[in-house]
Amino acid sequence: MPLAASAPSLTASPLLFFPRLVEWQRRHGRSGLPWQGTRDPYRVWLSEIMLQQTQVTTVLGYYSRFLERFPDVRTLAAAPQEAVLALWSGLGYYSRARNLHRCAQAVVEQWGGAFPASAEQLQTLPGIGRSTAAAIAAFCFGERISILDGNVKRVLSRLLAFDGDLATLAQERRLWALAQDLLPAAPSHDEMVAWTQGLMDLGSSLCSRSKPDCAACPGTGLCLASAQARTGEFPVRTRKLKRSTVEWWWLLLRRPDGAVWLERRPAEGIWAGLYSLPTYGSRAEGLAAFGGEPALRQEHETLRHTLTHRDLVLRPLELDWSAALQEAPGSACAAPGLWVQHQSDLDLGLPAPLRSLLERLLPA
DNA sequence: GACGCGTGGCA
DNA sequence: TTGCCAAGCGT
Repeated sequence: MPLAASAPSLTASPLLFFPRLVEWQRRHGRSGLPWQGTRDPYRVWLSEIMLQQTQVTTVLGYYSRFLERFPDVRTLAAAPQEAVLALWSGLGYYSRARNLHRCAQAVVEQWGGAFPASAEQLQTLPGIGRSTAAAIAAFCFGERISILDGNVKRVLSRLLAFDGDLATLAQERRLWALAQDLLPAAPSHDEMVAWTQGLMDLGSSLCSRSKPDCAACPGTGLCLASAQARTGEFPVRTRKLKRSTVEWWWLLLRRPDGAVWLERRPAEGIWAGLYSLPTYGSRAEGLAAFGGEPALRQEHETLRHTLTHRDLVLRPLELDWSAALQEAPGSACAAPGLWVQHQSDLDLGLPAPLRSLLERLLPA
């Protein structure tokens, strides 16, 4: 490598990173993932949405099943939202699934069933933000445009010793502009694919958060943070997560045949649109809704479930449901719902802890 | 601009 | 245990 490793310049040297990373990706990057090796915008889009804030190993279990059920954008657009949520169940961030569904309908109705071919147009669609639009445009259309996800923020902030606070939008925009500046004037489609994939591959392997392997990195000699032994200082991000605890009482209404009543959650908030158990903020409130203490059959073990910003304490109360009272609890809950009797009835959008609970309680 | 939104992995 | 983070977006 004819490279001056001693005094990397802020202006010229970073441009050498592009060919280095492209070459590294082709030799050492990930290949063979189910969504790689295609330029079909539908498949790339689906993978990008699933991979938002979600690790590759988690997505692997969902992607193929989803494609099998919804092989193209028209099939997805024509499906009921519930069917989409059912296949998304357990993947989290369910607004992604709702927006995915809306996006498919927009592609069919506004674009004749073909995804638009530029990042600018892609970004107008529901659930497709700046980074996802760039990823689809780069992978599928070879557009000269940069992504900026968590991996890229780490890689580039180290490469450039960028010390702006990425908790602020202004600094994020600065880094985005720098990312765009790293691109050559006229990259080929194949180069844009390798570069985009390479940024993510590098960030998820060598350029890891805690122990980056700088010796093996294609940025050796270019990376300012590495040269200054300051990789631990980047990226800078001051935002702190504050998490609060919420206590929910879950009612397990049991029919004599063992079936359990589920109701659909509201369209906004936690687990929006998913099926769950009737939920109350206190024990007394929950019991009062369905016959009080006499109906109480069992207090189940308390469950704890952590969301991004909430620690949920879930207290399931099992109540006898007397069919003599009403045909379905829905009228009492003022919510649409259904009875589930067997594990095979759980082909529904369910929160992860509830699926786990029901799989223990219901017979196969 | 800051916060709400799931789940699982890891140090 | 606890906190942080992962192919972010919408509001």
